[in-house]
Amino acid sequence: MKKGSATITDVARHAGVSIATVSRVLNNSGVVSPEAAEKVNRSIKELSYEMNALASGLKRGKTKVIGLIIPRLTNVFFMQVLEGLEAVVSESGYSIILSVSENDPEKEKKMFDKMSSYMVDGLVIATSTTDGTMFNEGNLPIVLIDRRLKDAKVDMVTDENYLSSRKLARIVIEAGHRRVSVANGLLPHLPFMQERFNACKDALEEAGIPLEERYIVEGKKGRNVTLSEVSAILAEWKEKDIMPTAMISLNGKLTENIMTAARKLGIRVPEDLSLVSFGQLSSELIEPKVTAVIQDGHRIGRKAGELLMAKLEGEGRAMYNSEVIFNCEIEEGNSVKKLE
Amino acid sequence: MKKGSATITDVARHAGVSIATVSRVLNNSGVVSPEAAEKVNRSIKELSYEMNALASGLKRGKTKVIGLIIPRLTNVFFMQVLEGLEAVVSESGYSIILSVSENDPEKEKKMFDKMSSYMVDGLVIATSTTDGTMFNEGNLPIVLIDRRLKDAKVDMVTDENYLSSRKLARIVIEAGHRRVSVANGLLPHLPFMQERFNACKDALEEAGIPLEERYIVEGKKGRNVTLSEVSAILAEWKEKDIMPTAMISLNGKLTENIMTAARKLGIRVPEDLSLVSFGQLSSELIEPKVTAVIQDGHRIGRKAGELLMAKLEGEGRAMYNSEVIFNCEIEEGNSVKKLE
DNA sequence: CTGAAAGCGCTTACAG
DNA sequence: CTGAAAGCGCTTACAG
Repeated sequence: MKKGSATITDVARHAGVSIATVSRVLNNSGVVSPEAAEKVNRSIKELSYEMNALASGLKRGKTKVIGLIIPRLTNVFFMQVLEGLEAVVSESGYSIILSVSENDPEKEKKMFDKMSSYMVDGLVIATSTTDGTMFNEGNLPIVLIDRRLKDAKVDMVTDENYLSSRKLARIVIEAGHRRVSVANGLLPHLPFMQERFNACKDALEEAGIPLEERYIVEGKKGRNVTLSEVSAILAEWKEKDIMPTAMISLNGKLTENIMTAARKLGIRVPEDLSLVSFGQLSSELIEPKVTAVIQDGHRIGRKAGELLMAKLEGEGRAMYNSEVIFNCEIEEGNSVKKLE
Repeated sequence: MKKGSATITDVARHAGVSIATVSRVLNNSGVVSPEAAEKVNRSIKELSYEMNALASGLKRGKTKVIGLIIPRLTNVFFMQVLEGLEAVVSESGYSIILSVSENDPEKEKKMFDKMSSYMVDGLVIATSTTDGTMFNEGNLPIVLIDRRLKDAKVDMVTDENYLSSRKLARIVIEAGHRRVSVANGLLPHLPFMQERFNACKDALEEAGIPLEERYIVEGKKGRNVTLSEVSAILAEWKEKDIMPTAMISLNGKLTENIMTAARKLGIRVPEDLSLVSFGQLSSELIEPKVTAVIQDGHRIGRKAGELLMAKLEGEGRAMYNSEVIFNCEIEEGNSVKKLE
């Protein structure tokens, strides 16, 4: 018998019962005589029957699948999110269907629609949208991660951005730096990045250090600042002899690009340029160890999974429109030089 | 109107046609009068109708979903695979459903069954099984990646292991090393790891260097060698003064563990211990740069996707039981010390 | 305890 | 060009 071809009808016929009875033993629902159950189970084995999840899902209205939409795959943070989420939901028998939005709000919208057309039971999104209302229609449980949105009436699990960024800036300021660059990276228009950026700006201004326009590094429309762009900027600063003494990088990937560019240009960290980062680097083996706000993606992924499972599986009362905001630790490295 | 609640029947009623007609315009199949099509399209818009992919999939027997089963998530290589695969299949409108097997053959089997119960149109697996026959039943297109299996009658996309590993060993040997450790890592019983291991062993023996038992480092049952295990081993070697002069690590994660452990123990690479790796490290910023066989996960993911798309979408003749074996480059670093 | 039947939302011969 | 109807593989009142 070819695998996967047996249906509930085949099993019923083979066991000499109705499909209703087969369905009951499959789902442990209703009451079935031990003898019938026995026969059915034997038939299931013999035909190596596997229930069709599509048919079942269509009828029940639930599929045991969770959708995940993230902007990027090659990013430690989102990998951790995926891993944490996977660990939690697979525990309860859920699978994950994955889409990569590339920080493109239109793609994200399409993926969102596609996933609901697959009748996922829940959705986890690191959104690139600024308009949260699109998540308010329908009754699909949604968890927004990493990026909060004001007008979205859904659960959110994010890291605290403002205070951590402020602390990061303070470290640089207290080390005596006055010429400071803030590398804002991708998505400077999204709230979560604005929080990080504003925190730095505020901290600098409070210390009497206006943030100069030429020291603001930003990517173009949804793209991170590429290695060659960073290189060009650093090279220009070096050439014109206006190199800042410190840089605050607002995402981990960008931090690595800055380090790579600096290394190529013979700019030493921290001797020639101090560097701090929101978000850790991809390996702990990287020297010098960069002082950084550590983002724990596992924690976020797990939490998102738990919120979803509470709604989908929980007996008790689930939370609605909850906002979980994690505080992040700063791990001190040796990437900041004390100036005097 | 609540989102996602409109069905084909609602659209038909709203447009004043039959559901058959709606279905025809949805799928561009059959013939529909321009007027009818117009009415239907307007109704679709107004009701913000989204086709139910489950119902459609159930009826058609295809879902536009590809399954992916990988052993781990936190692994650059598999991330690249996922990314490459995603890029290729999303191009043709396919989504990916993902499962993590943790190198556990039983879990893998369950996930395999679950995915076929979701009626995925194709499956990509980095298998932890040694028995490939389980993939031969049924008519689901399957691509095995990273790990080849003798008796599986499916497509396979892998990296060439033996020759690359041999070259790696030769580099160490030609640098004059005679006390060499081979860190086999996880899954020493799987063919792909045996190929790597045997290549090293063969190369060493041909050079008159028998591989000593105490210099073989292996993980326990499907787990990689952990950082603390590596540390313990290195510490013991150091203590007993039997430190090898070079190590060949057969996977990238393990290489990083070795470097971290060495750093903690004050063992310098390459001064005290030369190191080469099958599989690159997670960042190019890591110093010293380790001489390594570079595994291109993107290439493998893309190729797997292309093979699948050729079968599922291709007009022409797709390949069957094809074996794609990529040759890998070795990138020379400065992690090997010349001995005299 | 069990089965016949309706229905989940679609697609697709078939007849007109 | 169009619609009524059967059917994809399930679940679940309902009647017995």
